[in-house]
Amino acid sequence: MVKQDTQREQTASMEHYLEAIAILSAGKRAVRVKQMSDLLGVTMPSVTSAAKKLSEQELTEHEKYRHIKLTPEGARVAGDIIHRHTALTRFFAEALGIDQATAEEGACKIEHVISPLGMERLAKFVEFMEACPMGGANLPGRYEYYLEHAELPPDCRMKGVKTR
Amino acid sequence: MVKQDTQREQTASMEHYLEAIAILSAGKRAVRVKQMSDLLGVTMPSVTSAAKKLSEQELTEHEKYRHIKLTPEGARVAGDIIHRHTALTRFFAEALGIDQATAEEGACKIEHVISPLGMERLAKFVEFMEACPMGGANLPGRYEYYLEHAELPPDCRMKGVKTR
DNA sequence: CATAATTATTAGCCGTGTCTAACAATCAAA
DNA sequence: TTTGATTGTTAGACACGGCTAATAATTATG
Repeated sequence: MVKQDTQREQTASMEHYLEAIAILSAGKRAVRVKQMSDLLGVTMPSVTSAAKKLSEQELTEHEKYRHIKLTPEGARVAGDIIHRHTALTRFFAEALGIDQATAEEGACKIEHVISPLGMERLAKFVEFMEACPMGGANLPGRYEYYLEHAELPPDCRMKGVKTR
Repeated sequence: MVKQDTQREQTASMEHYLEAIAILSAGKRAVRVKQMSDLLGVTMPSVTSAAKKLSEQELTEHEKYRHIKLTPEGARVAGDIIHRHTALTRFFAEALGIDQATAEEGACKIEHVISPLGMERLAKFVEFMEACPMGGANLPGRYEYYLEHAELPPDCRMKGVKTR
């Protein structure tokens, strides 16, 4: 059973298109070129050409003048991208205290360049922050205090809490 | 006093070149095209052409067949990039527990796409983590425990530490 | 159902950033 | 100081990903 190197690495651009298809096809079955061009802020020809490339890689199917849809493989890849997007957005919003919209924006840029390891660790970090009742649930709160007052919050100055 | 929009936004590529010049000229005065092509893993013509573009923007000076150097403005821009690089590397290494080399690699990708706000917050976050004796100095430790054991460390299960 | 409005495609251009091949300058060493 | 090795530049090709203009298919409507 030869495991061939499928060599399916995408450019940031192609990932972006793939993601858009996944997002727009949530619910509906049909993704129109127009919808994509509107969402992504590019022209329709750009979408057409991206769809062509993705279809050559069998990540999408696109009948001419008709709608675009993901193949199972395409859905898998897109799912992965969206997963990155979500985790990054959470990190920016929940850990760094950046507003949702700006957090999304940031995630959009970084989701295409971050390494698998970086991604995994970042996700785990957010998880940890939220799960740990001490460093966790309150860390964002304390961090916000720090952001606002430019000094450590009172409870951080508390002594005697040994942690190892 | 009219503040004109200097419109000096660089592409990831150009930032990368700029950064390399700054790094290589630390100490020495001369940066050779060869050094840059070696460091960046591109061919010499690529460096020449980048240098030309940067010189047109007055970020570098490049006498033909001679060395390349930063203008004061170029040094400023490069400094900013390096600053981003450093902060990101610290975040990956110190907060996420990624080894130095891999952390650098990750930083290299992200430093060119992260927003000023994201950058600022991230830097503050690292600062905070290190400064706060509770959530701080020990958070990385607890996080590492979490990474290794896939569950919260003992001291995170401690109750009664109110933080607000 | 004919035609207007909308949506999609094709063709072709452009800027960026890379490369190779060929040539030119500089440097080092005999 | 001449010449070979090294370094640097120029010219030209190419992939990518965007755009506009022209054309074609689809859809909506009167």
